[in-house]
Amino acid sequence: MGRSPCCSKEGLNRGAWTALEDKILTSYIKAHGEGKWRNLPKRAGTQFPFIFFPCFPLFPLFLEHTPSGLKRCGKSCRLRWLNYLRPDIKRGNISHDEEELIIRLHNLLGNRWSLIAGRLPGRTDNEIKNYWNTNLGKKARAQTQTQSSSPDNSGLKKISSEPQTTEPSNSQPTLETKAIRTKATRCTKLLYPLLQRSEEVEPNHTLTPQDQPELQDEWNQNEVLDVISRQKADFLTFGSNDHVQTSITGEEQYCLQPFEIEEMFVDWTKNPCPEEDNNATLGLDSLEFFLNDEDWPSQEIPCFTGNEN
DNA sequence: AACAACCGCAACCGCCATGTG
DNA sequence: GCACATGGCGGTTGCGGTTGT
Repeated sequence: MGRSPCCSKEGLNRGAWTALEDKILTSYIKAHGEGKWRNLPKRAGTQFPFIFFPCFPLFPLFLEHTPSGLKRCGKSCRLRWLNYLRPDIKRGNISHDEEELIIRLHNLLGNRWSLIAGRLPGRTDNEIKNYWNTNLGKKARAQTQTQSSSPDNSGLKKISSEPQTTEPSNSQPTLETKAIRTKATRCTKLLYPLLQRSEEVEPNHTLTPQDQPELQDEWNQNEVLDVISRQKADFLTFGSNDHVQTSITGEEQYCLQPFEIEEMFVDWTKNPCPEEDNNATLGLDSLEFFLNDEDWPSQEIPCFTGNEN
């Protein structure tokens, strides 16, 4: 038995929204708040005349689009509100800084547009997705092509699961380059966020949630990813519970930020090998593409699996 | 001027995760 | 534990505007 559709499509308007529909939806949400999208169209339409025409509530009946209920699917209403009508939305004119941040976050997160949008106030996931598809995606592809044709190609996109057959061309350490894979869980859950000011805590002191329970919710996943994407963190530390801690020193704050990770690459030419107990401290320069599925080799490779159950 | 090709973006669709009874 | 409702997300579509021929 299949799922029932989100709503019946019969008799509903489709395509571009009219100004009147926008008004109905906006005024309803301003009066009643967001949510309950499924029932919103019916309720919004029936209240419309009293909102806009308190002295002559039957006037809208003479309009071309008689609002006997907002004739839109609830999902469509939600999308229209979130992507277009919300008052705090910025539209167009994506700045150079925003563009750079999008590129960095996309390297880090892949096509997780809502996560990326969460780091750009006033921008919607749809706008960023469109912007990427029409502008940045082309740039990124062109850049990748020029990089792949360049002999000086450093970075994890080069990491190969094939055995290395050539000798290192210089006197760099000859640790074998390999990728590691943590136990794969989606990177959507924060284990126990902690935040400390530098004057309040010794650097490298490992905090526990019990140390400062009132600060547990101060940071969220997006902020952690932002810190990493801007390379503000000094290093990451593998813990023994399938999470990574970022430590940020310098500037005015120091924090430990454990969070779950999905999977990552590590270039071991730039890092010490993990201890047997699966603890390792990693330089950020080796983690540029972690969480990016596209860079994950298709072939089976030696994996570091974090904490096995 | 007319048409085709291209482009940007709003909107739609289907799937998945989560909440609820 | 199950079924269903709902919200959220990312991929895709198609319309309307712009540019090229």
